[in-house]
Amino acid sequence: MDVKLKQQASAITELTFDLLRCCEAKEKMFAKDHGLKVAEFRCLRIVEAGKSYSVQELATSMHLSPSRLTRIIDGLFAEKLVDRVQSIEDRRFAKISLTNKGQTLVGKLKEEYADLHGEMLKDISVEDRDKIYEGISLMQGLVSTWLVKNA
Amino acid sequence: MDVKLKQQASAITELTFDLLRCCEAKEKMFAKDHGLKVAEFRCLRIVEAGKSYSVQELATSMHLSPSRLTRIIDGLFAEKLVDRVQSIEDRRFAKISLTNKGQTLVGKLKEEYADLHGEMLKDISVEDRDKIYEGISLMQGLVSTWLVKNA
DNA sequence: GTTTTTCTTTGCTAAAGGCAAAAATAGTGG
DNA sequence: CCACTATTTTTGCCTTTAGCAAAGAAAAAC
Repeated sequence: MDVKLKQQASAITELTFDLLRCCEAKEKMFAKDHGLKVAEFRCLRIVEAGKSYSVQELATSMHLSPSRLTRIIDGLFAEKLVDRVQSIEDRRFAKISLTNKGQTLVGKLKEEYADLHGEMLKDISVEDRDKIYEGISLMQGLVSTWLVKNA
Repeated sequence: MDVKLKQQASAITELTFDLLRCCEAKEKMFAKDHGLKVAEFRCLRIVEAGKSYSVQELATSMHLSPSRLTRIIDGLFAEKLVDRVQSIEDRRFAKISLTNKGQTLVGKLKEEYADLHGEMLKDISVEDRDKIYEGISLMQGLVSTWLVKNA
């Protein structure tokens, strides 16, 4: 039993837990301020302009079930933010892509969400920002890998 | 406009977003494996053995509404994991504390949740673990402060 | 001693999310 | 070509998560 590992794991567990709560609150506020449901914001956040996605792709990258995605897309479609067309090659597939309205909104969303983080980061040093990047990057990689193995 | 800041903010925004999704999936799996609802796990995770808490305290530290907490506590109470007694000094207050059964469970939960993170962290260097700690710690502080200011 | 304030709970509603079955399409073996 | 299987999405139904507003209950203030 590696004592040092146990200590570090405990500390990181605790911190990650707190960070999660805070970031969820942050996302909720941001989505609400932009008239979106949290799930809609999360979905829009990952679709890139010009690309098209299947329901499954979106479900996988959001860690949600396909049925849940259908509903989220229903909402975005109703607001004319995304298009949903049957794939011609394989008509079982849906091709979800941003409408012009959607592209405009997503552009604004990404810009402003980054600005929000810029606001948080502006008073610390470039080095500390790099430390944040590096730390979170490492952690993200680990959790992501762990999930693939244990899902 | 600080270009470097904008770049860093963008990168951190993206990473944090991904980390969040992964950690949520991780929490959900862990809670399920232990026969708990996610909200219950999150609540148990923050109550310490021997201490007692008001509904408000718990709501605040979980970033949830008091009414939501009442329901979560209802569930934990039904499973005899927490006690709920009226405060004698001020009978408006509830005093929520862990039962013996609750203490045992929480002990096990914290242990195993830390172990899960230990599992993820075991193959990287002590230095990288420190980088994770430092990065997440910095970020958590920033988001937390930002929330207080903007809530 | 009534009014105001504070803390918790209750009723109601919305949002988030999954499972299982259905619908639609594609592929495959005879 | 036809039946059967596999894949993708959707639908119906249910649970979980969450907040708001009003009600209850107790303390504090006037």
